[in-house]
Amino acid sequence: MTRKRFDDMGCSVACALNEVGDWWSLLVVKQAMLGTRRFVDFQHSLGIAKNILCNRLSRLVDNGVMVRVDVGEHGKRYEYRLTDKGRDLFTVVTALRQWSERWNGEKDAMQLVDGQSGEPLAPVVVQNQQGTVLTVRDVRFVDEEGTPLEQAG
Amino acid sequence: MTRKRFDDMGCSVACALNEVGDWWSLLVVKQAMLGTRRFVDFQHSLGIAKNILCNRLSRLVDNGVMVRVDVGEHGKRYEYRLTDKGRDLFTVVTALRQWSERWNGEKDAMQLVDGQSGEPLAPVVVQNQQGTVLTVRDVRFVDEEGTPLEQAG
DNA sequence: CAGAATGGTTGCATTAAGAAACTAAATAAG
DNA sequence: CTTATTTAGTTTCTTAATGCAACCATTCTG
Repeated sequence: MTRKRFDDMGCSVACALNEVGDWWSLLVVKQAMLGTRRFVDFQHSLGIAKNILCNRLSRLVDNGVMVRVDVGEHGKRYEYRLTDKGRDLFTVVTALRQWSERWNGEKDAMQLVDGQSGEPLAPVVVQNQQGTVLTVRDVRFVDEEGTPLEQAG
Repeated sequence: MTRKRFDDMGCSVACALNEVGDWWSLLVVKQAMLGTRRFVDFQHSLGIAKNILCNRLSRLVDNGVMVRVDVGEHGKRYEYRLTDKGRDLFTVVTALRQWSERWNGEKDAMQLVDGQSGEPLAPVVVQNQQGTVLTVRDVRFVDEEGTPLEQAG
């Protein structure tokens, strides 16, 4: 009676959620994007229990989202760093952050700005090849032959 | 010893995950974007237990992501539909889908295309106001006064 | 009226999460 | 060299979440 597996549902979204779909994983990734690298720093900044953090970091490493680097420095022996795959979650985390700010208000003292200009970022959007912004009503879901499925509501 | 609450951490991402950060919620939303509206259809297409589906739908309705509509038709009495807030998760779901396809390969028989042209969508990206694509290394995290925090790795 | 479909609820077993205590290795202080 | 401290865990115990199956009340279908 183990938890349902999402990686064999024939769905990319389910497959993604199988890796980072729990309560903590994306928060760990977000914190890593803020620059956090060490175990204790994740623990204190997130307020996560040590055994859970341990488990989440192991899973993220197993899934190639983070790497565990041995640094023989001071009392800190390991660092957890994002891989390219992990850094590529920036879009997901940013979309999630903006969604929350739009619908739940600004709960965050922190703001994300362009490193060059210092200006706020543009909203993350779905676009077609020409750069036109698309909503869920503007897209079709088709199978490999191009046959359309039912439409969104 | 209840589950940690994420809505009072002073973090927008945590706040978002408090609403849709469990294993099932985003999959229900994704399925709704595919056109699924009825309880049994969610149940069969996702392979989710009825009590869990019941709980997730209630939570999504409570959080304003979906609405429960009474339709006195055939044996189907209710429909669950996305609200504007729910439809706005399209960006998140699409980013997650594309991330999974990039790093885990195409596990999905289904494809997302522009409803007009039938072409595949552009990758979801983070941009600045001018439309320049930004990675996590190109942004800064600042507090309300504009003071920068540590940088990402 | 009988049976099926819909949208649930309840009970039980298993797994995950959270808090606190404990451990082991490396470092720092004295 | 010895002791304390920091780091990165593991273990134990309690509570919450998940999954399965059975059950239930309406509403349709035959």
